Amino acid sequence: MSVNLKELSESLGLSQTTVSRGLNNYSDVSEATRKRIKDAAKRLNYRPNARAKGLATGKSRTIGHVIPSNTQHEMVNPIFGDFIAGASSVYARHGYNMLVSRVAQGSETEIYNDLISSGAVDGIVIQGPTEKDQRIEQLSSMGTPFAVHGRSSAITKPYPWVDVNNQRAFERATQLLISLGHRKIALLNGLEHLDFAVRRRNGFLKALGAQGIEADPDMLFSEEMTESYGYLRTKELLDRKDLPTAIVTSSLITALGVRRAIEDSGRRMGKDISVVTHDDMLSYLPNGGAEPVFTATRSAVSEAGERLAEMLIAEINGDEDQPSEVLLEAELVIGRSTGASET
Amino acid sequence: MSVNLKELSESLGLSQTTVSRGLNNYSDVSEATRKRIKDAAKRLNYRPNARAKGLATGKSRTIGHVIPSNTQHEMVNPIFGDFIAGASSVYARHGYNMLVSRVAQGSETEIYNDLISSGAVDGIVIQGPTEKDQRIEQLSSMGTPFAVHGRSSAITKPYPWVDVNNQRAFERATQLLISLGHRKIALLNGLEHLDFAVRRRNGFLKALGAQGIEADPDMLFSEEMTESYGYLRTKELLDRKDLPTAIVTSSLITALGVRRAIEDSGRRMGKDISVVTHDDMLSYLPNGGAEPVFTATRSAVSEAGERLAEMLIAEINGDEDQPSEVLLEAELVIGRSTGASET
DNA sequence: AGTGTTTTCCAAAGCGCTTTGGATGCCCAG
DNA sequence: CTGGGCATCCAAAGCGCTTTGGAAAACACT
Repeated sequence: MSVNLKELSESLGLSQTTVSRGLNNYSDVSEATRKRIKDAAKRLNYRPNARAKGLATGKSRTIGHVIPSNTQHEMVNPIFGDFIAGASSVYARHGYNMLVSRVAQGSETEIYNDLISSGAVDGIVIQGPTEKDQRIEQLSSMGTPFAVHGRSSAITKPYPWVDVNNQRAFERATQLLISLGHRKIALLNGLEHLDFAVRRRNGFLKALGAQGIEADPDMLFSEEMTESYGYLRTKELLDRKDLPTAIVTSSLITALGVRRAIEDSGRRMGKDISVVTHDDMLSYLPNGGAEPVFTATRSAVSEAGERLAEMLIAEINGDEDQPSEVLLEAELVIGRSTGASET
Repeated sequence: MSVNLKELSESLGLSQTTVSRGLNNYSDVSEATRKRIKDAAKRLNYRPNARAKGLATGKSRTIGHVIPSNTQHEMVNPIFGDFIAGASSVYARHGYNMLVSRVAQGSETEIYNDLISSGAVDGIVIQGPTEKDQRIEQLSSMGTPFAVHGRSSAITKPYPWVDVNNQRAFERATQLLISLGHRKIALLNGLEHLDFAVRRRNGFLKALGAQGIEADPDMLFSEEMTESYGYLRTKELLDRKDLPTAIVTSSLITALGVRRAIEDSGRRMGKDISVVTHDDMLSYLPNGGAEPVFTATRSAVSEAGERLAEMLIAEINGDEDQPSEVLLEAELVIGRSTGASET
């Protein structure tokens, strides 16, 4: 089926050394024999054994991802798939593999230690950092290459990350609503132990504060970003005597629930109630076209995955001149879900 | 930071052999020294090098998944995350890792060959099989352990799989609509080069045929299961003079689009137009409660992931008595999206 | 012809584990 | 006292690759 180096070299009448160096493009093997070697390798379907290669080189050419799973609801973040897909295509291009683990919340320390000490991975991607994420400090101190999708506000030492400018995005989104005359604006945020949610909230509050508008604490929510979250909270909001005229939400999935509740109540989104959502540009939830359904702060999570992968690989290879902090700006696209406040 | 076997054995004054056998619970090391060994291993943070271990044993304790990605739209199947999460928790329990690759459609052969010949994985999971999926034949002939999420109708030789009874599910869904008086029923199916979509369609047509109802070919669609697919097709359907009174759709995400179009048109879902959808029970799209929003054929994709992982691991370990074919039945749950036909 | 350089190749060691095939010591039956 | 059986340990080989440190041949220049 497939041969190993020994067999390959024997069939060529060459030493394993020469064959190995030939395949790895060392200069001390002549072009003629290199060609012979590569031809034979292809013909005999030679695939170097990854484990043996790894043992010899000390590298695994594998990046570890740990699935951020909220054990409370067994939730899988819907952005996971697109993020992974983005990262994965970069890995493939560079000849890296991706190792995915899932672990109960709390025993993360254990698994990072495992993955690294056992040499299973050359680097690690951290997703869903909290405000003061211990994993970042842990990996820093271990000296392992890693990169974070998002940031951890309370950590001052520099570390490599790729993030969306969440604060600015939500500030702009809120500014837009204010400029349309909205004053009572609700926020359906993600879980605020996660750093990105805190930043979004800060942006939201900053925009309100700048106009001297006081945020109503009863209109600020922080939950897992499901569709039903959007629905239930909106439904409840709309039942109030003092209801909001606009809603800002953290995910398109939640926004779908918001929309559902608005229409259930007989109101029209974009007329009676305005909605701005963040849009991660998930492949199965397109919100595009000339006039998107939702006005949104838009930033592709797959791009974040790509950038992060590039960054981490550069770090592993010791490329010093690569940037180690990337802040992506979300664009604010106007759709049909926003309109002037009628009050 | 962490020691290797040699250092560990030296610090104990024992041979590597004994330490290794002690850690792996061989009977030829006394209980007393076994305890000494394990204590020391913990104290010194010994982590066996995965690559070296793999080289010696010939196993990698890793399962390969290949992301099913439609390069046409760079689509990532939304069920991917939950499926992976289900499988991953089983892997963790058995000490396996999961290797995820993404590859351009067409070069799958290449990557399977690579993953297996290089010894990177002990087994492989195939997702999104087509009607006659070459990958199944390829892996069968290579003698590598593998399991399929779904089935490939045109392949007659037995192979291990976990699937939902898609035909039966859609047959029952359609029967329900018929029994409610619906006769003009549209089907928004997934891409029909995928086997599951074919089965769903067959179930749909079978139910209609059993009642002597002729399916209108203009009401059968087959596309990538996005939200906008549901929206656009439904919108178009509702603009017809001869519009359907019910819609069956393949994904909750698509169903959200269907709902949006129905309400955009001023109609009410469950009253003017009935909808039944398949529900993979994605964690971020709950459709539950006492009275779910959507009437649905429900089957958790995360469970499929778990079952598949169990099956594959059993296969790798040579457990002959494990079932190698699992057919999950979807339950039909009644929600608020269906009602009697008014015509 | 002799010396120094290049070019091209290779034997052997080593990566960190497991496993084979004993070796050693001890106990008990004959 | 002797030999067999058992429990416990270990030296060394091997997994399939890379890399070190030459060696041999070819070539260039005095």
